[in-house]
Amino acid sequence: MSEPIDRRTRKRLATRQAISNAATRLFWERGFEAVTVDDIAEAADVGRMTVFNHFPRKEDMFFDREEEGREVLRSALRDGDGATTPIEALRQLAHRLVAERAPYVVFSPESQNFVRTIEASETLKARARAIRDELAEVVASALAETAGRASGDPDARLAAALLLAVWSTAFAEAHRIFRQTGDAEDASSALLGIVDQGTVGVLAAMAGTPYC
Amino acid sequence: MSEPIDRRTRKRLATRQAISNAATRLFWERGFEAVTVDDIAEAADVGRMTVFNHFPRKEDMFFDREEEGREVLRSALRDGDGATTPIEALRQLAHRLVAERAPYVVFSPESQNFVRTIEASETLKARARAIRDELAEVVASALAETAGRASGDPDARLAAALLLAVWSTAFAEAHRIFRQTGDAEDASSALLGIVDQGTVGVLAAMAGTPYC
DNA sequence: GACGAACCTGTACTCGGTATAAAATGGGTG
DNA sequence: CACCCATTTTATACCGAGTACAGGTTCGTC
Repeated sequence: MSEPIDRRTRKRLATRQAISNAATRLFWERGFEAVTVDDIAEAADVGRMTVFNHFPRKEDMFFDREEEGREVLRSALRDGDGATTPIEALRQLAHRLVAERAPYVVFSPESQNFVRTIEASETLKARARAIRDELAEVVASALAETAGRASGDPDARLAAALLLAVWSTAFAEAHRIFRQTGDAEDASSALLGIVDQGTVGVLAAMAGTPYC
Repeated sequence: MSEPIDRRTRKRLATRQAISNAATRLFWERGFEAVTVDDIAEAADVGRMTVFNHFPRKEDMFFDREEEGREVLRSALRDGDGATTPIEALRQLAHRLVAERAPYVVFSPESQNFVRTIEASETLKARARAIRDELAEVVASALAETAGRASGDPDARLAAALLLAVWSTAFAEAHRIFRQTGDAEDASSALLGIVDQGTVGVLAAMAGTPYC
């Protein structure tokens, strides 16, 4: 939103961007494990320590934009119109994201390479699992808050865990289909089909709670 | 089952056991991260390379017995009597494990320390998440097989992901309760309550498939 | 007893990540 | 401009997990 005013932050962000760009390019070319932090530092023309200044872990250069995903989920639950349940709101969010061809739910050669790079690296798979758990925590908190329950509410935790399991299965299956058929439409409809199917289950599990 | 006959395997297993014992003791005393592989090697009175011969990763000394968990799930699904659905069989398995006070579902100071050690280490949490996904894969395969479907069946994958989400939430919540109240009965009943509640949802999601 | 395989071990290396302190850089003030 | 202070960058040195490799020991077998 607000343009960075002083030159200091501008330079800092430029350095960060240079590192991110170099890392992305190298990961794309050689895969994650075959690139060392020294390679990235040299490609970005900065010192090794500077890399770790901006990205505490090597994986953070790959999974930038985590915060965006968190915010999408939070706002979808926060801006519910009150007429629909939060679980239904998340189902509709999935449909909206696919309709808008949002990143992460779009199927293209680039997304395919993204997924393949993750699957080729234990480190990246581990980080992806951790992010999934973090998102479940975000959803659980948001659910509990909108329902006026305490933040550690077990029902909210169960609903969130089920929802993330559904989404993650849907993404995986959709990418599997895209890899085999190359048809983005098939992949999208498979994704939404699994989300819808799973949502039915989540609603059933939450019967009698404020979440459905 | 079969006694190790030759001296060679006996010695190999003894070495492995010595390493495992030393590691377990040190992890218990200092936590996972504060113990180095050199510490373990010295405590077990073996060379450093010998440790890596028996346990490729440091985490493998902590999470021994993975295969047991896999086998419990497999046999519960394999030995279904045909009268109950596989999902119901897994629900009953949870009740049976709690009734039998099986390891991993028993609540005691030891299990509490086990969980606390995991939660204090990012490495162990990452491995725990990976194991959860491996178990989901095992359940998905077993489900598809008993239903006579192809091994990559999306319905089976969704059911397995939901089931593991339920179990993992149930374990976490039960341990949370046990930590607060110290009452193993409370924890056990919370665990089974969440499993039962979640199973309702999984069955609803699987309506119309061979899995319910 | 001799041979070959399996096991144990030391050395040396790579790589991710941390600690620390020193240099460079930019903003603000007199 | 000169000065000072905070931020950023950087080099050096270090730690610990994991790998490659090669020499040495122990055991089963012929």
